[in-house]
Amino acid sequence: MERGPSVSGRRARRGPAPPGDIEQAVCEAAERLLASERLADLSVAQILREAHVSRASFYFYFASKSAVLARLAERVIGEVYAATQTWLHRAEGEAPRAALEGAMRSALALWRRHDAVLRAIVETWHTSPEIGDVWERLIGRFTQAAAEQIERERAAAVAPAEGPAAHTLAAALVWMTERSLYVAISSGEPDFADDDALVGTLTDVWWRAIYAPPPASG
Amino acid sequence: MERGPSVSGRRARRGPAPPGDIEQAVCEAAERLLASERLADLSVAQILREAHVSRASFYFYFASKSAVLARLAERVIGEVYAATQTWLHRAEGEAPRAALEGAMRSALALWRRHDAVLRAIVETWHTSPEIGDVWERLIGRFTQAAAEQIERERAAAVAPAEGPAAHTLAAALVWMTERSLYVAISSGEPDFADDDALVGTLTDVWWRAIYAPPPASG
DNA sequence: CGACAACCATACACCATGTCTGGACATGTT
DNA sequence: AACATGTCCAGACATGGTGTATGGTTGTCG
Repeated sequence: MERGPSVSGRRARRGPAPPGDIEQAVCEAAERLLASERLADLSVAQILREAHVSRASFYFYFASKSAVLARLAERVIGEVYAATQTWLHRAEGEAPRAALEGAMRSALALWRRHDAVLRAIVETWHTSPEIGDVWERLIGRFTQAAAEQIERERAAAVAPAEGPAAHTLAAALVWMTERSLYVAISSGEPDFADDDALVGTLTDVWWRAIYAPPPASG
Repeated sequence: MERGPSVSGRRARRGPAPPGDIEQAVCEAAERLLASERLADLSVAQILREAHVSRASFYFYFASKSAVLARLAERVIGEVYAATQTWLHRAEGEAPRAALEGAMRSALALWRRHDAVLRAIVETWHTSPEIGDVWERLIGRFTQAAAEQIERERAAAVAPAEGPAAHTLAAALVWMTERSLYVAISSGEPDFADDDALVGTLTDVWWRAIYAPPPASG
């Protein structure tokens, strides 16, 4: 609070060198660098050099390196939030499996598009409450959306009513998806080398976990 | 390589203060500290103080802070490896679900017992190849064991033959379990507050993913 | 006793973080 | 034009952590 330019009125006048915003330049530089380097291996000096911004200016707008990631995260989150709106809401005549597959495929595409930022978040959210909050809210949002969808399907008797609590089940599935995408895209896990195999497997697990009648034995 | 005391003959004579091994003291101190602090927030100096070991001695035996975790990890891994032997090998007359539930419950207990070390590994394996290797080998081991079990069950027609490749399916399920245990025990995820709900949910997902006949629609 | 091995205390060079100072340059006002 | 103000830069600085190097101390063994 109380840092940065006055909230209203933005900033009218500025120095000679950069025509754009400092914040913008820093964010873009950081995202560029994150594509090839981990946040932990990244120094503030590197960002400064890449963004052509002075140390003083940087610390005027950002409290620390992880504040940059937090800002970066919020921008991505906006787009991802939009995705949760329609994520699991299957259309009237759509087959459950097709809806799930679409969701998984779009999640994969989303992760690939924002790989740098998402990777950095996943690798560091446990170190800073600032980033941790962002990530947990996002995961919570997906979980909530999934839980509601599960309950809808159960209420409509499209999915069997037996099974674990919808919210807990949703959480496990969401975390599975998060981890699998991270491991497949951001880390180099060979088990998930093939996009179709990854999407197909995730879809299948979601599908069976939600829609399968419990197998025979107890 | 080429560091530490001569491999054979161990160390016969030693200084005055610590009666035990330096390595041992460091490992124990580190594990103690990891119970209440993240590895990243831990300084070498703190470990030194806790272990009553000098800086020079520390760097004689360990290349860095993460080398300590690697050593700590290897010790835990030994015990965990043993667990994979019988992990999913269900006994003759045992119900599949009971076998899975036993596996999940023992995994939970194992994680809880070694929470400090496992948490540190999960939070840092992406930063150091040393630790990354350990973790990926371990996850790979669980995945392999699960894949073999899935294939056994499919061959015996206890599980339906349809579905994703056994190894990919196993990987997704193992990562789900890893992440859920981490989040439930090491982080403070409220969704998994209840042990029984966690075990029950994980068991159910594994169970349906492996044994459920595919639901009706395509 | 003297060589040697394990250990300690300490000091050091290095690097990264976050703070602080002084000055440059634009704008808005008088 | 002169001046105050706001935004920015360059660079110095204090702090704290890492990993290395040095010299000294204490024990064991020949």
